[in-house]
Amino acid sequence: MTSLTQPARGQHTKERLLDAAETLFAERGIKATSLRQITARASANLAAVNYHFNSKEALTQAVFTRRLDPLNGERLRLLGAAEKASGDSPVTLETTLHAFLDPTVKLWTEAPAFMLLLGRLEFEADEKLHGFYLTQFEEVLIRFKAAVTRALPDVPMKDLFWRIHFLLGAMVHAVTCHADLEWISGGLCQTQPFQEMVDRLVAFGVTGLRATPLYPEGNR
Amino acid sequence: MTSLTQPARGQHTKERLLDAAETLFAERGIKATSLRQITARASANLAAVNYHFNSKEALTQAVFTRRLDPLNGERLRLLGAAEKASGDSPVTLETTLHAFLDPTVKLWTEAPAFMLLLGRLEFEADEKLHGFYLTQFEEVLIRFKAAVTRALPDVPMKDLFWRIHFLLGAMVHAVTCHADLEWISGGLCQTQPFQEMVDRLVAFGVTGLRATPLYPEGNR
DNA sequence: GTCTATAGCATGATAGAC
DNA sequence: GTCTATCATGCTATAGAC
Repeated sequence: MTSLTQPARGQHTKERLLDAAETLFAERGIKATSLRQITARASANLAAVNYHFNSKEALTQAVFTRRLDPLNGERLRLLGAAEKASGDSPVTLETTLHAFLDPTVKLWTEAPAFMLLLGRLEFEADEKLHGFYLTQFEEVLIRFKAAVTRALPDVPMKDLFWRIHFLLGAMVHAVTCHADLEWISGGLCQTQPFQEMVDRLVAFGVTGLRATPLYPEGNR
Repeated sequence: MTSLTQPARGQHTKERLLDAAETLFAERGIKATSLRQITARASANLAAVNYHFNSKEALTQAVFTRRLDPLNGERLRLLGAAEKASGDSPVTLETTLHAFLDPTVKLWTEAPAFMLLLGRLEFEADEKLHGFYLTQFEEVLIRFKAAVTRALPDVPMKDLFWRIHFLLGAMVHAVTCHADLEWISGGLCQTQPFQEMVDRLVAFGVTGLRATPLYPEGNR
């Protein structure tokens, strides 16, 4: 098994370019990374990017699909399995959150640079890339939306969306800003190993999602 | 009162440059914004940036201090007033969170572009700017850390830090990614006016921070 | 204080030899 | 598939007229 974040000698140039681009995009941003930096890190020639991908934009999209396809596939597979196992009764909120988070943690362990890049994407992406990114999550959104709604039938949809939005923010922030946590806590909290963070995230999310609605009508 | 986000004729060139830089930095990132774009938007000459600020880097720092000084000053003032008012008993968690969030919302209303920029900063900043940014929050961190600890004496520090970290993530995400919320909710949730979002954020935060500790020992 | 003009450099992309 | 060489463009920063 070769490393997923650092270029290795044996890999094909195309793979090495993807690895190098992923790492550099995560470290310094997409626009701020030049093709020269990418090809240098991949031990490839400057012209290789345009030979293998035609453009920097196409390389960027390839960096994302390579990881997002398996990630979202696994999320849907886990949720589907849980739904099958629970029969007519709804899947619990904890199981649903884990179906979403566990594949994330797996990817996080295997390719930490990519998770960082995902966190950055909201700001890095131009209109085109952002649209492409949203379509990658379309099915996941529909399926998990339905599952959470079924797990929490008494919480109005509007409250749920707000809370899910906050929870996603907590997740993204946790992934991208470990350094800040360590700074804030004066070193007391560590983000390695990941499992503790995930446990805490799930607990935080379950508590937040389960709270009684803020406005009685639920649709202020 | 002139607009705080769009260049106006009457303002001095230096102010117009700050306004233009703030807006463009928020929209497309610091590194991705050129001096040509800034001076064009400010209706100023390309050389004006280097005349008034010496460099793009100094202009960037000025964009931040202009907003952060009053913001953090007001946060400290509100917390100090609440502590004075409550005498020997600790300030409640709600009051503490509001002392932090209310000035944020005020700034958000007056200069939405800057809040967006703040959310981006984690990824935009190089080592130098990031260090500068952290020092701007040093006193706020100390004071609010102490206030939250006093408000929740039974929650272990470690749990508190984790939860505050998650809550900060929810805040930043809420500020920066309205479009995503509207997309996820299919238009059901709107981030305007801000007050509803703040109410929900505080409720979400209070619930999350108050939860019983995840690990009995509190220091797994 | 504001302008034009330009130096000096890095970028994305391509042409064409091997 | 990989290389060198190069083009056109855009960048920050500066010099010097007004």
